[in-house]
Amino acid sequence: MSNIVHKDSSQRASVLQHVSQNIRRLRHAADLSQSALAQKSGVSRRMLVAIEAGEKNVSLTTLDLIAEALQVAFSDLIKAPDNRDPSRINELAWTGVHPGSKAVLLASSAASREVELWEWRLEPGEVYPCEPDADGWSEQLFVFEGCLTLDVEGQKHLLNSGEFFTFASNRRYTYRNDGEVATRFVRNVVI
Amino acid sequence: MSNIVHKDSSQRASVLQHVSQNIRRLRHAADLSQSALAQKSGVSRRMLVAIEAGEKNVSLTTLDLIAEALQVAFSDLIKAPDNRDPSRINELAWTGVHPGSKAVLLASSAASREVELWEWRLEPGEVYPCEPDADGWSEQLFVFEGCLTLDVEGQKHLLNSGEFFTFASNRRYTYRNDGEVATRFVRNVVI
DNA sequence: CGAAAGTGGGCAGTATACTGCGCAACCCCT
DNA sequence: AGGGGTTGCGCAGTATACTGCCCACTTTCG
Repeated sequence: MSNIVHKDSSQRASVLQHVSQNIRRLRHAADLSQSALAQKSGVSRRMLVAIEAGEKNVSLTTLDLIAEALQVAFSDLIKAPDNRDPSRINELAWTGVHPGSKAVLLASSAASREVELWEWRLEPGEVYPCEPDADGWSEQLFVFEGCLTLDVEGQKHLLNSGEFFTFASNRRYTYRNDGEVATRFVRNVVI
Repeated sequence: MSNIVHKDSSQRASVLQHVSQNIRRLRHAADLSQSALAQKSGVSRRMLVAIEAGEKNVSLTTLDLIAEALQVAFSDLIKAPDNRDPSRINELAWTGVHPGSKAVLLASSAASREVELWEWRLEPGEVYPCEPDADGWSEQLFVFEGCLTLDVEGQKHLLNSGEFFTFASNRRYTYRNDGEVATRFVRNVVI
């Protein structure tokens, strides 16, 4: 008689809950049949059926084969469907009793690892060229003094005091102060 | 004789490359021995050894058990290890050719889910009392105009323009403008 | 010097992930 | 009717994830 305690498959990890739906959804989005995905990924169709039915505890390599065949990131297969409300952005979340008192949500990111808050100051004429970050990184800028010229791969964005901008930083970009007074801004680096 | 084609375990998915390092790093960060993590997670120590050695193709449930025991998000286990330097805080990361041009890293958080960037403005006399957030949430404040009085469970912090503060927001706290001009600040909400 | 804690790995046994095959059910065509 | 595409599932077989138990090695501590 065995005294091995086995995991209860009836209470699967929440991660698994989403995998089956994600794969099916992405497979349909790629306009692939189970057979086609099986051939493309190297995973047997029989296994795909089981996975989409939520019957099997997939391994990382198998899931990664599927991710590659679907041409999506691994994390896309395991993450919960995004139910955040994007409409809150730029909402006037709060106003105080004194007119002028307010709180505004500028940006909201689904971050996975890290947030960095930076204070920057650029004297007139100053230029700072940035190398591209790795995929997944993004930046949120808020200018509170002067004027910032942001150049993302040739695309220029002029940010005046009080203005805000967010962009994916896996491209070559440049900060520049074309104004005549110092530019000061807050820089949020996020992944 | 079998005609089954098996996956070549020598060219593991890139996802697997990081799992072992991540688990080991996070286990040490949680100050847990292999035995302790084994007991806490329900995964055998023998398996943890194999995983940390990169010898096994982990299943999702097993990985999720480990993630729960380490109290981190599942995706944290499969992402590329973080090679950023935590000692960079408050370092003058960059100075430009014009004196005064500078970039300073104010804060860096290991975030697991979400970041929100807020712009706030408080007129003189304005008060905003906040309910405690759930455990794990923290805030980063940067005042760029006026003066902010932050009260965290009776502990008061006076933040002048250009000053910065970070705190865990799972306690009762209050924003107040005790000055005579409007207070404006950026608020980073992070988990 | 020993004791205790942490780690790495061999080994046998069990559960299961994964495979190919074959069949049934259901479309949508002509 | 009948053929081609898609899907769900039962079955047998193989590979392997995962287990518990063992021992060996190292480090730390008294």
